[in-house]
Amino acid sequence: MKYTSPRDKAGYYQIVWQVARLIPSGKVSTYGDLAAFIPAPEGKDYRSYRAFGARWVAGAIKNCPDDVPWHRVINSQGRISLRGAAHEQQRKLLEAEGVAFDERDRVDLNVYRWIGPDTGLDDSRLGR
DNA sequence: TCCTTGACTCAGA
DNA sequence: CTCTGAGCCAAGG
Repeated sequence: MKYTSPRDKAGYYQIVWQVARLIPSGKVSTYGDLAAFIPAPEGKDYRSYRAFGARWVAGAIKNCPDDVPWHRVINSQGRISLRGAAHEQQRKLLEAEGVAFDERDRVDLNVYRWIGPDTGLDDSRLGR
């Protein structure tokens, strides 16, 4: 996967989809985490990238192809960022894969969070 | 061109 | 735990 320009929306989207497709059933990931897998554009520090990346990822997921498991991508709080019917649908899809929600509609990221392909993510890389 | 909005996130109260 | 404000980028009116 090659990511050349920060403005290359189409290319960025494809990378996001590609990474999203790697999320195994029964696991979840966050917009920020997916963004962390993708190299920061030149001229932007990590902090800026982390902030804008999450939104780009959200936009990419929103317009993803049918073969992308969009329901496995939630926000950093372990919650579903949707409202109405779509919220219920996403929750059902996750529960069908064995992902449990607590009484506050949240997923325990310490248990279900996907840590990526080999090198993966760790707290230092996420800047936490 | 300016302004608003968004499937975001973090730090602080 | 919830609510705010600030920070970022892009798209659309």
